[in-house]
Amino acid sequence: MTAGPDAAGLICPVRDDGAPDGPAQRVPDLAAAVAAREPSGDVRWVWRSGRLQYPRLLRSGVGIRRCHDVELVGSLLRARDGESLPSAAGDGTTVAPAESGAARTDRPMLPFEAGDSREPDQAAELAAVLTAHADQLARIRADADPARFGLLAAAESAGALAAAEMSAAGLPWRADVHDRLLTGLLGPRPPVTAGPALRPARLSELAAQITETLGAARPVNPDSPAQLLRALAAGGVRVPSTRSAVLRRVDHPVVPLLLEYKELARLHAANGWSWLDAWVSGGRFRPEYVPGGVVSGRWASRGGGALQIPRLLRQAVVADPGWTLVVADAAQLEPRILAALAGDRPFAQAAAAGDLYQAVAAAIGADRAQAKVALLSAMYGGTGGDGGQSLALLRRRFPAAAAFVEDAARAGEEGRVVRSVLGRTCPPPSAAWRTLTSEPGDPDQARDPGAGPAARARGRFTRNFVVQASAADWALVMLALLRTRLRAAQPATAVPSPGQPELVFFQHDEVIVHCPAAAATAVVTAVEGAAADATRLVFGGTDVSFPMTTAVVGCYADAK
DNA sequence: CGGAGACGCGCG
DNA sequence: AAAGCGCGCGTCTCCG
Repeated sequence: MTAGPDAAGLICPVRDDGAPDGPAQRVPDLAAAVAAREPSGDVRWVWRSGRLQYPRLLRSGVGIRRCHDVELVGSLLRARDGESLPSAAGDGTTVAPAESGAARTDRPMLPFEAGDSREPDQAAELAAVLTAHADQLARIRADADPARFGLLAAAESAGALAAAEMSAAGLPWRADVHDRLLTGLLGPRPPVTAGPALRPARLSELAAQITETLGAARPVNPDSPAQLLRALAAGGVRVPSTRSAVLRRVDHPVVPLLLEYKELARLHAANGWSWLDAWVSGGRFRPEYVPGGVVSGRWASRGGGALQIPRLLRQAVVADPGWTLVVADAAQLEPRILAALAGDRPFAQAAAAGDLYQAVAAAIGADRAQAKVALLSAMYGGTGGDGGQSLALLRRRFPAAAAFVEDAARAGEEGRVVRSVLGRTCPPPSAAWRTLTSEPGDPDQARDPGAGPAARARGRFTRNFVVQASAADWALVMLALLRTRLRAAQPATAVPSPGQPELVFFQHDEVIVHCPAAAATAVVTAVEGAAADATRLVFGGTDVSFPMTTAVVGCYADAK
């Protein structure tokens, strides 16, 4: 389907191989046409971008069950096939664009991205979507593991639907609770002025005490790291930076004042009253999610910092009267993912049930905290300090798991790409990285001193990528399956369906469903079913279990 | 004046 | 205790 500037649109039936199955049809009311077709049979809508196109359907009260998102799937395929991305993240350097036909078929659609007011040529857009879709289906079929890559494409597309639906639903947010919290910690809200926000009373008080304690002649602005660093040095406190972690190790009366200031200033700047004004309305926080926004497949968000809500503010997330929140997170997801990925039998045994860190601790003869640190070091490439010894034990007891991440690290250091379990591919190294790490042609010439650190940095990235991206695969499949389970009992198109459970939040390995209190048990069952199905689809017959920790609560803060 | 980058810190 | 990975975003600061 394609949408025009008004309510009208174009629809064309498509066969399983992507070929048109009849002429395109102009419909005067696209939402109505979608709503009419959705209940009849197993419809999968093909469109350019759910992120851009679905919100409008939702505003018309129409939801869909399945889609193929040409932009998201195109991005997966381009990464797989080593083609440059149109808007590469990071340093902007990409490999040379591959001059394949597939890349060109994507190009005609770009003008519609501009969102300009010209009447778009809908027929041309529809043709471009059809061509790109058929091409993508062929490329998925040609994958070394078409079932897994097809699952990834389906989950990525479904994720875009879930994201738009969650934005539309919003996370229940009690502005009054949030405001009381701010007032209690910072003092009353300062008057709103045209200029920069005024400092609340408690922050002014702390700033004055900091200036006084340091014996500074002029007021110190703790928001300025440079100024603060100078004032600390003048007061006899020599630190490399003004980070909280650094300050915490210093014994000086100014430290507790600074730590409190930093914490409160952060709350005020990031999630204070102006955040409340900008992002919360009608009792809901409505962030915009960006599916596929992170190279690992995790979602990003735009505006409102949806994926960085401080734990303190979970108090403001309260279910509506008579409703409840089902908060579910995948316990110790990443180490379990590693266990399943590596097919490490002893490690899989440790991850078969219960507390993975405790089981690993028993296996290597360490305590739980040491086991956790050692595992995180293995996945992130940390050198470990104290964890070094536990890390060595880990290698001995779980050689397959250790080899798996070390192979990934070596691939990264050598400039190769790595893939997630479902086939999401990490970006290739930048041209700058290749130049930096290449061996000089002249053997007498010294290698760039930055070459080693750069290679190791990329090794840490690829080492982590295989785990983080595979965890994102699993979580995305779980989310898509949960969405389907929650919708199964509902009318096919009414969105929102009054009185029905709604997904309202997704944060990497955690979901929140807002539902009538009476539905909570069924939702918990749906969550567990979705996790079990995701495990089977993504990993087949693994021994590793992926337990969900679920809490049925009135307030998010009570979930853990 | 706006843009870019460093810094710092919230989340997983 | 922090680090090793991935992000978004606010403030400060410098630069053109």
